[in-house]
Amino acid sequence: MIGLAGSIERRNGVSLWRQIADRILQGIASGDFLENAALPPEVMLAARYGVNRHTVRSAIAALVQEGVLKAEQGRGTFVLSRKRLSYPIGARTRFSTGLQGQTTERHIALLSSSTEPASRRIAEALGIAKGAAVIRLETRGEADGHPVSRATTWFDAERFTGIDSAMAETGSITASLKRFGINDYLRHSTVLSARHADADDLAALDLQPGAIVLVTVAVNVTLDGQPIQFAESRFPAERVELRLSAL
Amino acid sequence: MIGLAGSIERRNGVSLWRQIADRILQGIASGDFLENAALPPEVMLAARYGVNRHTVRSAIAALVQEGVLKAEQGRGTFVLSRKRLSYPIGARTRFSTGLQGQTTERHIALLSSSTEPASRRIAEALGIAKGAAVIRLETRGEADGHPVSRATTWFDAERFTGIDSAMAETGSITASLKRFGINDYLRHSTVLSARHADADDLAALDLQPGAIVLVTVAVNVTLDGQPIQFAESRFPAERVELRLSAL
DNA sequence: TATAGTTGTCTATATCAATAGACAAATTTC
DNA sequence: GAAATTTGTCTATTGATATAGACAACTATA
Repeated sequence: MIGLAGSIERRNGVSLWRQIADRILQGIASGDFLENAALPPEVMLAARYGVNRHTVRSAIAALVQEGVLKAEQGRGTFVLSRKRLSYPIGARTRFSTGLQGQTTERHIALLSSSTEPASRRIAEALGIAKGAAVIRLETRGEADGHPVSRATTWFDAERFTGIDSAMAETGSITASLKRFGINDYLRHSTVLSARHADADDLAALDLQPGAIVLVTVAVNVTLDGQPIQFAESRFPAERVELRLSAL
Repeated sequence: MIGLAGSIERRNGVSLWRQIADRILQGIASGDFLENAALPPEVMLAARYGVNRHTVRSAIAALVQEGVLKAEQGRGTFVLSRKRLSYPIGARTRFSTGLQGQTTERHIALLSSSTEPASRRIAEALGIAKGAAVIRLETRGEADGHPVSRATTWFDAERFTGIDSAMAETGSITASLKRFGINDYLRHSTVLSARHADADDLAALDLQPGAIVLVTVAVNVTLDGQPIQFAESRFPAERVELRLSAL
């Protein structure tokens, strides 16, 4: 975003056209290339990045395919408007309230649910015995019809029997938890990382292969500190940034 | 980390061997492949990922080059131990204190410094006039001799004249700010994103091309709310995770 | 010591990625 | 209408990527 653009690296397993496509995306994100304006001509981009014009064309073709750019013969190549959502993370983060003002419609879609024995990691996070039954929800957050998050969530199956159908009905974790007498809860811990999206995320988030996802692993607790929810969420880095607020 | 592994994607600009190398790295991070133990044999990995054995060998060769794996003819390929640092982010995050217990030695190296006019973004963050002089520091955080962060930091040049030499001497932002009468400060805001490392980050962080960096953009303020520092930090996602604490 | 299992090396072939040059087609500007 | 600018298409060449098969070299173990 800030700072000098690096140069292109060769024979590292990532093709030049993909690297240049990423650079153009960066340029758009950083305001280097303005939305709704023309990109510099292909010949100029080729000179700037030190590659052949055809290589630049491959990069542009990929971005046209992704819906980021639009090329018009004789006129130029234009940046379509697409802004990044700023997703707040804090002690009282809620999916729908956090995106107010940035979107007009948002909800969480339940993709699938299942009951399974708790792994060691999940058991520790939820404070239950390893192997105890937990409910796993696979969900997708959507804002204005576009996917903005993909999460896997675990609940203690004993305490939250039926939370899967509650989620399917309400489209909201907060509303579902209310049915179990939980009117307020806090985010206890969050660990953040990033990686390339796997095939599942690619499909669910409508991403192109090679896309990056931000990953948060969080534990939510009741006001008196009882863990109720363990979740791993994936956010497409090209469409979402995480804004850390009071945790 | 959690969830089913996705399948390999073809002709997306990222070579198969690079994708498989990334998958193996993920497998190590998630505990799928244990440290100090043998990886499954090449033929088995090839079957699992649906590619030729030679392609798996290319991926392994790259990871051997990166120091992640060690191959021994006739015996197998072994995972070398290398754990991810967990870097805390919160209101009082300090580089050295945050990593206590995980490392024995850490400091910040000053790579370069310069004075430049403030861009609009930096001016707004620091509460000064656009174009006013700011000091830019390029630094690298090191723990046990390995680079763990790469940051670009801006200070108001008028108020913090000489902070570059202070940084070079002390190797610490906290200690440098003390010389300007600032004994305590808070992290006011943090915005988080992720992207591929650029050439500069690759070199400074000793990464292989295609690596992912976590990016934080933060503003630090004095106790009475005056902004003093604007910083963009990059963390290698393969070696560092960010643990969000009280902000 | 013989055998099975594993990594290392070699040859061969097909496809993808990148460069190079030339010219066509569409748009804007003079 | 002519010229300049820009994207689109075509041919050709080179090197990297991926697959396939065979066999050598080394290790562990029965």
